[in-house]
Amino acid sequence: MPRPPGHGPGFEVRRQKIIDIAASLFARQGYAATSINDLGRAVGLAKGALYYYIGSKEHLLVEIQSRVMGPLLGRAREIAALEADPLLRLRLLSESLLTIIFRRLDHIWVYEHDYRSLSGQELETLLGQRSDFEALVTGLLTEAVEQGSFQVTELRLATLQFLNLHNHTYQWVRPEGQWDAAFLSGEYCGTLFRGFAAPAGVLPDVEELAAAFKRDRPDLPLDPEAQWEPTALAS
Amino acid sequence: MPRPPGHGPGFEVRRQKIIDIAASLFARQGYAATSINDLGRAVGLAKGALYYYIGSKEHLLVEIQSRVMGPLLGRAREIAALEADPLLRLRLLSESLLTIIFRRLDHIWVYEHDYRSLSGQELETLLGQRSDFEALVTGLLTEAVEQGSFQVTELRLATLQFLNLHNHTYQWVRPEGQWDAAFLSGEYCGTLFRGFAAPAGVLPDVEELAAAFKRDRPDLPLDPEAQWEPTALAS
Amino acid sequence: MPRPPGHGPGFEVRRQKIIDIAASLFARQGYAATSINDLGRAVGLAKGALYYYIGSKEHLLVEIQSRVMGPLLGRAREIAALEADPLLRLRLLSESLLTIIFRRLDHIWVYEHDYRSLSGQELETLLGQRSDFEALVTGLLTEAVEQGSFQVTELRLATLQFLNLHNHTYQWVRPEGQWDAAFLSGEYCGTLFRGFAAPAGVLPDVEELAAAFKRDRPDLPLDPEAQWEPTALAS
Amino acid sequence: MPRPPGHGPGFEVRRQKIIDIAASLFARQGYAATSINDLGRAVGLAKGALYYYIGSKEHLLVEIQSRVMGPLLGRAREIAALEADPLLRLRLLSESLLTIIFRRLDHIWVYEHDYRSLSGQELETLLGQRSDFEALVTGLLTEAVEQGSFQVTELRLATLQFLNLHNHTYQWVRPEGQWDAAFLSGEYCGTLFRGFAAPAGVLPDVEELAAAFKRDRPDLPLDPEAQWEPTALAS
DNA sequence: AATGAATGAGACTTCATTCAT
DNA sequence: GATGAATGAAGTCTCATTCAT
Repeated sequence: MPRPPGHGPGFEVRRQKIIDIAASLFARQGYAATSINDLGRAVGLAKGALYYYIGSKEHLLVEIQSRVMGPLLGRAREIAALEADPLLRLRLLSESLLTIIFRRLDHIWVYEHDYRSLSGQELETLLGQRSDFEALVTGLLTEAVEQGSFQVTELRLATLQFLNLHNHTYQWVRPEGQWDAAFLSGEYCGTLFRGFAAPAGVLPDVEELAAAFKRDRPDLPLDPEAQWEPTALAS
Repeated sequence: MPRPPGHGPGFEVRRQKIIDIAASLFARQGYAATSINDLGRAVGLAKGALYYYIGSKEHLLVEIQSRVMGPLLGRAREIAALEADPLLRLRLLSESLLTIIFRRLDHIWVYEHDYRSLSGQELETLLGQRSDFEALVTGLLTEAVEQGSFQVTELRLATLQFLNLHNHTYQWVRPEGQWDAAFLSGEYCGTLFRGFAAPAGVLPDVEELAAAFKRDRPDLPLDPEAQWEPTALAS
Repeated sequence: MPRPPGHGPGFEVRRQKIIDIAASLFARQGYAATSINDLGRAVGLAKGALYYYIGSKEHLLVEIQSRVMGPLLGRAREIAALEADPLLRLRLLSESLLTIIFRRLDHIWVYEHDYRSLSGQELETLLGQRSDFEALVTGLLTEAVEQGSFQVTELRLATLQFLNLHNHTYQWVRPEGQWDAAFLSGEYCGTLFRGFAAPAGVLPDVEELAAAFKRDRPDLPLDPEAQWEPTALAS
Repeated sequence: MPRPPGHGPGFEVRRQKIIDIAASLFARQGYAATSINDLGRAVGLAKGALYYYIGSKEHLLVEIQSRVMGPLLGRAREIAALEADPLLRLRLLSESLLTIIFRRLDHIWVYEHDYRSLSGQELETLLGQRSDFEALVTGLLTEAVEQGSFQVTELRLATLQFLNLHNHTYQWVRPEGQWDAAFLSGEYCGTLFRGFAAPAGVLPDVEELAAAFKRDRPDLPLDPEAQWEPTALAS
């Protein structure tokens, strides 16, 4: 979305500031619930002037999304391309991801919640980037399996576990809290790597216990919506 | 929210069907982006008749949320109260949670994405329920630590890892896919339980490698937004 | 608005009760702000049944209006036709009017506030009745002037004073209060009759004082919206 | 209800014009029966632009009410505070009240008919102003009684008579008619002041005649809804 | 006699966007 | 660069009325 030529030197600076504020508002109230008026008030600019900078409301969304995905994907590619133990590269990639979640928490909120407000073309680009990032993770996990560090059978599922653990963090993390991105990355990778390593005999066999439970206690189904003890209801 | 007295026998049936459809639309397009007209078209009912059943748009949201949280919390409390190994109970609770995610995927979408659209009282109730569920998980993890099964230092963080792993599943899971709730639960708990058990020496010391990397490669900062090699930019 | 033949014996009784309740609701909340649902709830009948009795919402208004105007006009004509001192007849007519205001306070509220909601034909009937009532008052005042009891110059204005004094009563009167219709009628007629009798020299000449005031105090105009002391604003 | 900062010079002018037109429409059709669309058509502005000026429909009502009550109460207080015969002050206050009724007839219609449509806070303010105005009248009447000009026993009732006589005027007055506010004020005050002066023996004793009538003519009850000659109805 | 269900017009209000100045 | 004013579509919700049962 090229701007007409002949912008003053402050144009881009101010534009970035507006996107910052928009991200913060969208994160707090949601994209749909934030009006251009709200944004104008927060920026200190009338509606007309706002449009001079932003083009359209949806365009703001695009900018916010790419602010996150652009740098992240760039750095992730660099990390994945390093010549190093895949476990280290996963660990670095994890910290990279968490770092941007910490730094751009409001962007991530918008990214996660309102990407469906995007139109066809923009949405495709975004989904492509997501998919590229996933592929990087899968690649590293594959290398780890091949070198014997991990013993996972379903690579796709391992990837998803990695992503679940990291991507849901934005829901509760507080950047000024007690934990920083490096610490969290260490913890997450610790859990995942030990979990994926799967040395025999570490656990009592929970799976067997679970199977037994389901067999022996039909009165307490795991499905939260199932009826309890249907026999008691028979007349 | 009781309806005025005197409703025909089909009322509740149809009402439930409308909520079903609403959940599906909200999940696909988002709560804010779905209009009552959309819903009417999907249900095959004029606007007026819709309101006869639903009361208000926000009330639909409440119903959808409580359809998920009510049964889940009820079953989770039963499971947590069982006399059994805390690991087993965690495993059962995990499957219970995943079961409802599979069954009510669209409800979960709405639940995760649009709870911010709730008004004060309803929002408080919902957040209270979330918090109750978290407390159950923390309790079980505590028991597991006390009996020596886990060696986690930060219980709060362990809880959050459990929740991250499960709760983000709705983002990609497909109920009719190759994996079911029981399998996923086994995998998740496998990873987590082995990860939390933390037997010494399982991993090469990734943390040390990471620390070394950060020291030796300042040209490749983990922060995706950091500038590369700033010296090269100096004029 | 004839009802279809073949109504049970209770029909008219119930119909009257519904109109009673409607009048009470309309008076309290206003005609436009009272829904048929409200009425149904107050009556204890579903909407469908309500329409069986009332025909339409506007028809309720007509019934309420005619309940007031019919009897009042009838009685007023009888009183005006009596062979008696016109002052006595005015006094009796006054009490008659106040009696119905006390008894049917809610009907009067509706009558005074919502007659504009009537359609053409009904509205004309109503205005005709109002005008008939006014003519009776004017007639009696004329007789009083002719027999020398009153010394009013503008008969029309005397009529309007009579009506103002009585008709505005509904705005503040409370039927269960300390005053009843007979007492109020005595007071009103006392004031009016003494006022209309106009014996010379009863008052200091207030009109002269008022004229002097207007002349001498241009800085305090009686018009509430006029500017104060315009000279002070001159530059 | 301050508008966001930065309105052009024409804003307030146009806003006042819109309120003028709204008052005229509300007076003619009633507040509830006048839609924002109606207003837009009358003003020559689309709905959206209307809201740019008015804030809300109810806010229009508030503005209309305060346009009347603000100036009136201000001027009334000044008049009541004058050092002058209380009869003169009553006469001036009367003319002041009638002047605004003449000038702002449509505002008065709205004021008298639709104040019930106001919400809690605004309604309280309005009722408070009404009550303040009444208190001024009562105060002047009290002074008149104390100096021997009036012989009323019920001050509250005298106040209400004053208000009835004046406030109901809006129902029939036509500003461009033969009478102006000053004339009407003279007539009203003439009637009231002579009526309240109550010199003995001015009237034949109408009250005695009325009592006799009620005693002697049970067949012609003053209650318009009473049955005639109930004996004839006995079976 | 009565009901629950359905309709569709219309109510108030918000909002992204445009444009003359 | 910036503003205030204007638009018109669309949103949520209410309501008088009808009708099959």
